This record gives sequence, C-alpha cells and structure tokens, in this order.
Amino acid sequence: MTVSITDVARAAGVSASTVSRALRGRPGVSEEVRAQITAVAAQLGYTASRSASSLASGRTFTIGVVVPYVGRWFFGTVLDAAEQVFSAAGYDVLLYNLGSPEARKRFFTKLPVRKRVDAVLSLLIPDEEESAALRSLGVPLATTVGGARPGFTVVGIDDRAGTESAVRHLVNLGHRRIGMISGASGPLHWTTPIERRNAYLDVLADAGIEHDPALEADGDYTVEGGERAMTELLAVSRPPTAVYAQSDEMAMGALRALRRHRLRVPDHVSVVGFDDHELADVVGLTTVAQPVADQGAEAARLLLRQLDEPGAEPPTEQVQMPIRLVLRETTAPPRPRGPQ
Amino acid sequence: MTVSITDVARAAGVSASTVSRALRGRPGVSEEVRAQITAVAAQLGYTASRSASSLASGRTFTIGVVVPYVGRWFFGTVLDAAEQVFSAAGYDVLLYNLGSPEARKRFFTKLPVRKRVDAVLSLLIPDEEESAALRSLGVPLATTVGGARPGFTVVGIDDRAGTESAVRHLVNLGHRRIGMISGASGPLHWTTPIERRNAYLDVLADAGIEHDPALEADGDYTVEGGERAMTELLAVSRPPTAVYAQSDEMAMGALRALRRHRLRVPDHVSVVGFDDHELADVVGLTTVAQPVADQGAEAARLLLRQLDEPGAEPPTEQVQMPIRLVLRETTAPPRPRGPQ
DNA sequence: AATATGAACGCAAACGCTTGCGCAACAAGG
DNA sequence: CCTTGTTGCGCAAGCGTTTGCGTTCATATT
Repeated sequence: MTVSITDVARAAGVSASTVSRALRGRPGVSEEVRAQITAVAAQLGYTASRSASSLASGRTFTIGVVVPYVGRWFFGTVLDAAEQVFSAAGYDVLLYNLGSPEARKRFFTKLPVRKRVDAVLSLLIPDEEESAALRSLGVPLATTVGGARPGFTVVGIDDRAGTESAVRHLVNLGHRRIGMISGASGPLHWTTPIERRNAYLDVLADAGIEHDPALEADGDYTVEGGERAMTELLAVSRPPTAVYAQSDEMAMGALRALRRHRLRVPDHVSVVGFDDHELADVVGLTTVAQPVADQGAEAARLLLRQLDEPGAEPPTEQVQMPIRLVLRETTAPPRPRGPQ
Repeated sequence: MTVSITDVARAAGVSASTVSRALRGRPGVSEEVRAQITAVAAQLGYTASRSASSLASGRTFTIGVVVPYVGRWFFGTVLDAAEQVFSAAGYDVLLYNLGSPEARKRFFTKLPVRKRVDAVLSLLIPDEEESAALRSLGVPLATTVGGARPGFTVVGIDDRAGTESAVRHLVNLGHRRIGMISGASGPLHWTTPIERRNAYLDVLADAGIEHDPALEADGDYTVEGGERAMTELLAVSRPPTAVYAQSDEMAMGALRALRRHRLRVPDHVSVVGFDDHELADVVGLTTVAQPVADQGAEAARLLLRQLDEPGAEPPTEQVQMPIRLVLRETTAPPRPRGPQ
C-alpha cells in the first residue's frame, strides 16, 4: 500500500542501499543514478519512514520542546521561533505541554522523549531531579528561561539590568512608594523572580528609599494574579504611587484592577511591566522589552550547532540578549500630594 | 548502553515477547510474571523505543498538529488544550508551525508526517491540494477552523450567529455607519471571513442600512493589520461611528489606531471584536466570546475516538460550540451629531 | 600488459520492537 | 486414561531503514 524503499529500488533498477544513499545525498552514487532515483522516488511519492530510519541510524531528527504553558504569549512566541529554526533545518518538533502538575509528573517519570529526540529545548525550569532526568537522556539541552544549569545551554537576558532600568525610571520620575508585583518564588528553581526582586531592592536602596514589604505582592505571572496583586497593593494603608510588575501580563492585570478601582493610569498610579508583550503597545504599557522570539531562535540554533559538531562543543553556553526600556503611557511623575 | 527489551527479558528470565506483552497489558501473561517484569523494567529504567515499536506495529502514538502561527493567541490556546487531551491519552504531539509560505510548502510537499502520526489536527485551512495531501495520509483528520471539508471532523462555532449578535448590538445602540475590519479572503479556503462578512451584510440589510463598501477594510487578522484598517476607515469622508472587527486582535489594533488619532472609545467610536481574547477584558473590549480551548479539547477527543473505534465511525463530523456576546466598555450609543 | 586504485553499487546484518504461530503443561470432560 | 480445551510462554519472521564490507569494473600507474 504505502511505498517503501524497496519499491523505489525495484522501480529504479537498483538496490535499496543505493536508493538510501542517493536520496540522502551520501557519496558512492553516480550523479546519473542519483538523478534517476530522485525522479522515481518523486514520481512514486516516496517518503522514508522516520521510524525505520531512526531505528537504523539512531538519529531521530526530532527535537523535544517542553513548555509550561503553550497558550501564554511568552512561551508561544519562543516556541514559534524555535520551531521555525528547527523545521528549516529538517527537524521535527515534539511538543510537551506541562502545565498541570500531573502532566509534568507523567512527563518526567515516563520520559517519553527517551530514544525519540536528538535534543531538548526546555522552556520550563526543571528542579534538580527533573534536570537530572533530562541529562540522563544524553542529548544536548537548552533553555531560554532562568539561570545557568549544569548541562544546559541557556540563552536569556539580563534580568538585573532590565529591572534596574524599569525601577530607576520610576525613581527618576520622582516616585518614592514603588510597589512590585512579582512571581511566586515557589519550589520552582526559577531564578528570574529572585533576580528581579534583588535588582528592585537594590535600586530602592540606591535611591535611599526604605523598602516596605507591604508593597510587594505575588502575581503568579498571570493576568488574574496581577489583578489580585494590584488589588492587594491598593488595600495597604499608604498605597504605592507606582508599580513595577515583573511581567507584562501581570502589569495588564494590574491595569485592570486599577480601572476597576476607578484609578487613572498614569495619573494616579504609574505602571511598568516587563517583556514588551505583543499587546503592550495596545494598552500603552511602559515596559522592558526583551527579544522573545530571538531567544527561541537562538536557543534552537545553538542546539542545532551542537548536533552538527558533536564533541568539542562546550556543553554549557550562556548567551545574553539585549533589553531596553520602552516608554509608553503608563508612567508619569507622581501627582502632587492631593486628595486620594 | 541504553537498555533494550532483551535486557529486560534476560534480567527477568523470560523472552522478549513476554516482556512486550507484559508491559503493554496484553493478555497471555500470568499476573505474577507480569508483576515481576514490570518491577525489573522499572528498576532498569526501561522505556520502549518508539521508533522500533511503531516500525513493528504500524502505530505511532503520535498526533500531528499543524498550525499557521503558534504565537497567536487563538492557535496557542487551541493547541494547548488539544495537547493536554492527547498527552493524557498517551499520545505525543508533533508540532508543525506553518507561518511562512516556505514552511507551508515544505510541509505539504515533503509531508513529514507521513508514516509518523496516527492522526492530524489541522488548525489551518488547507486548500484543495493540501487537503488532498492530508487525506492521502490515510489517518483521521480534524480541524477547529473554517467550514466543512470532506474527510475532516470539524468543531467550530456559528460564525453567522456570532457576527449577528455583535453587529445587531451596534445597530441596537443606534449606529448606522458601521464599519467592518475583516480578514483577507485571499487564496485560503477559509470560510470564516466570508461567513462573518455575509452575516454583517445581512444584519445591515435587515436594519435597512445601506451598505457602504468604503466601510470595509482588511485587517489580516493581526493587531497591526487592525490598526492599519482602522486608520483607513478613519480616512474616509464619513467615517464609521462603530466598527465590528472579525477578531479581537484586529479590534485591539483598531483601539490603538483610535488612540493615536486621539479618538475616545466608545465616545467617538464603538468597537466590538470577536474571540474574547485573554486580554479583551483588560482593554475592556466588547466581543463575541467563543470557547477556544474547548474547541481544541473537543477536536482532540473526537480524533482519539476515531482512533479507538475505527471503522464504523463517520469520517466527517460537525460540532458547533456555543458563542455569546460579552458586553464591556468599548460600545455605546453614537454621540449626538457634533463637531468631528 | 599486468597491477594497483578508486568509484559505484549490491549484500546482508543490524536497529528494537510486535505478533502469528507452535508447543508445553495442566485442567476439565468423556 | 485419552481427548479436547485453556493458559502461558518462546520462536522467529517481519517492520523499513542504514551502513560496513565485498565485489565489479573502468581508469590510472608502472
């Protein structure tokens, strides 16, 4: 029914091995024969069975990409870019969406990628155990989130610098009560929220502003979480006049909360985010832009490079992409002290 | 180096076939032996090679999902939900991101999914040729976009009804000059823009409003496109007082354009979108909500069902999910005629 | 003219699993 | 005690490739 390599071989009057070599551009086949085989294969609509070829060769020409949540803009965008690079290079991508704890557990215990992929790009931060599981696959590993991990190539941004530019911007505008909406520094070994928090604290200290713990709230890196967090911040006795949200999605949640409280941005409260989300511009959000797609593409490229030239390649590589503060309409100097 | 089925067999003192049967829950193995084998396999950290097993069995336990653009909210969300269903059922998903024409062409000519997947979920609308290519795979097919296609299970929404509720809402508010930002009705055999346009025209006709072709603009289903389109609409001699955008992303682009023109929404112009994008709420966009994730999950489920009970299953099935208009803050009655 | 050299190609053995079939062993039925 | 079934398991033949090695034959080397 479905045409196999021997069918092509027969039709072309050669052996299967020659067909294999011809189609993959391997030496040992004369140009005429190769052309003939190519023609026959095309005419028969032949495509090599990936299962068979990877079984025989050990290479799968497949990359595993694991993400915490495909629907989220950041991950979707990284994935998008990475996929393009991979598929252009002839690799397929196997997607693992590990949003729920069950899915995550299932993935790391069964490790379905074993013997199925040539490399894996992880967009979630594995804990020690998970990290070890991935390393046990014996394939190149990369990530675009969080800090360095042994065995991983990581491409990221300078979280400190980004945060500093954002918070400093608020300070320079004259704000003194600057809140922060952060991400859970939960059990995940995710350095980003920590880095950003430290940078936030440092800038405050630098500016001689005393840090008020009541001005920090957890936004869970989601829109809803951001909304909740902002609501909390609004409830403290002396609410902030400006807020730094560690992600644009949380910042947007904050905007929503502010709108619900009939507070005007930036008149009553300034908001600055982080990411330069696709829609940040639509809502006029001042934010720290990071090249999200580029990070995905770059990580993919680094992975491919390791596949091409195995051996000497240093297993761990660190790449930092540029960030920049983009000023829009959600930040302004604090209002002169007036009625709440 | 990596443990194979024969290693397990040897360690358990049985044959490879018994191991295979035991691990996959096939009959013909006593419970004691099965337990023993399971234990040994776990202890050795054995995972069956997918390549080998699919080569031998013909089943791949993999689903191909092809999307036009993973980064876009709608597709990301559908994919997210579908992936969860698939992976919970033990299937892996192979992702094909066909945004660029080259990628698309490459995919449909090389058809890398051939012999690699048990089914495919297409989130893009294939043209006749592409559709035929997919059918030639001989596996169940499904989609969540556009209308009926032979050989496809389609789960979608009632585009007409959705559009009608949106446009009628504007009419009821008293608008007479109602613009539309649509999608390219280009070469893609995508019925959605057409359905929505027809419904728009019908509602206008129903309301006795004469249709003005100048009030239609192409927004390409992107934010930028929406912005361009809105800008065009603003440039006509008598601009619309309300706009129906066929997608929330275009609607948001429109909002941006309006803001740039210093026009207030809904005071100067009302805007209604379609989708109920994750961030529609943040910008207060009135829109037609459709259950995006549900559609992905449902399509996945239908596909799995066809895999479970092959044969009798009708190859084509149509499912319609509910829609509803959600009123927010971008729509209001037109301002009484005043200075532009 | 005899030999060495390579290029072009075929042979056959993997790769790691699944599965139809056969064969014990043991239970039940006559 | 001899059939007739069952049940539990091993044998071995694939599944469709890739690849090391061998063979053939034309060309270059002495």
